[in-house]
Amino acid sequence: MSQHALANAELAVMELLWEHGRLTARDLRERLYPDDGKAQHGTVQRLLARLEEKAFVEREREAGVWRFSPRVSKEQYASGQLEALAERLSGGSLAPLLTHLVESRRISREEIERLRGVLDASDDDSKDELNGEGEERA
Amino acid sequence: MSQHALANAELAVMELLWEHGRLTARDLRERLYPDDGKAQHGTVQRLLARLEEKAFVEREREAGVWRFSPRVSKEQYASGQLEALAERLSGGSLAPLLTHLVESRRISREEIERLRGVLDASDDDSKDELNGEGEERA
DNA sequence: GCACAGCTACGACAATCTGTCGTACTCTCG
DNA sequence: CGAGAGTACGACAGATTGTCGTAGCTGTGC
Repeated sequence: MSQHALANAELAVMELLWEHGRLTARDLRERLYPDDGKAQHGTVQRLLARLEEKAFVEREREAGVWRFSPRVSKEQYASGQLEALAERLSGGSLAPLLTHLVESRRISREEIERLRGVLDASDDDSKDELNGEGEERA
Repeated sequence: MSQHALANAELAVMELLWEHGRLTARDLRERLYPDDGKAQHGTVQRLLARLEEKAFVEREREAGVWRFSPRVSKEQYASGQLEALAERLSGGSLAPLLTHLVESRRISREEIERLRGVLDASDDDSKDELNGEGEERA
């Protein structure tokens, strides 16, 4: 079952972290709640704390402030969710999920070509040997 | 965003409905809670009512009892969830979700072939023209 | 070495959602 | 009509989420 699913506000934080790499709680607050200057400190703090509990982010002390960064890449999260979905609905196989989409033409020709490309990429075994992305476990 | 995600107990009911087609609340209760004979009537009833609210099942009166059947096929639900996931995480495109899985080799060669098959099936445009599955919208 | 501003931890909440019951009302059949 | 099965629905407890408020800690500038 891979991993927890993230709730909206949590995902919003992760999106920012995925995009910028390392941010402080303050950076996050300013981007998440541009207007409201008063509260929300606590909210972001809480969100971050829970994300850390779930092992989605890690923090390091820097210049007297915590700086947070993703511990799980967007790709890892996305695939994890995809796996979880397959697990939950079709015994772990992805094919059934895709089948209906393709048959009912809810998926464009371009997307199909794109997917084919992804699949074909797995043929040249030479690649991603050096993929330094780190471990993939959830 | 396609459709609601189903919670565990709800999904369990749907699985049964997908497998057997049309069942009464009693059938469901007997399969879902084989032991406990006393309560649970209400539970199943509630589950069914909520599933109906969400338009996942429909009921028809038969021999003085309601008989429930799926209004959304397992395939529709699965694809819907897949679409929702893509929507949420990669602007609607599936390729990114799959990419990491393939690159990190978390997906078997067999599965890849299976997926390729699904994709290829979309090439002969003759098929599924008469796909009477009905509308797909959430 | 101190005070103040900013940062952090954490308890508390309200709103939802889920799974569960209990109960009271309504059929259907004999 | 009466009994028993079936049904609707209000009520709950437990979780999860998103929000704050507050009290405590830290680091900097004077």
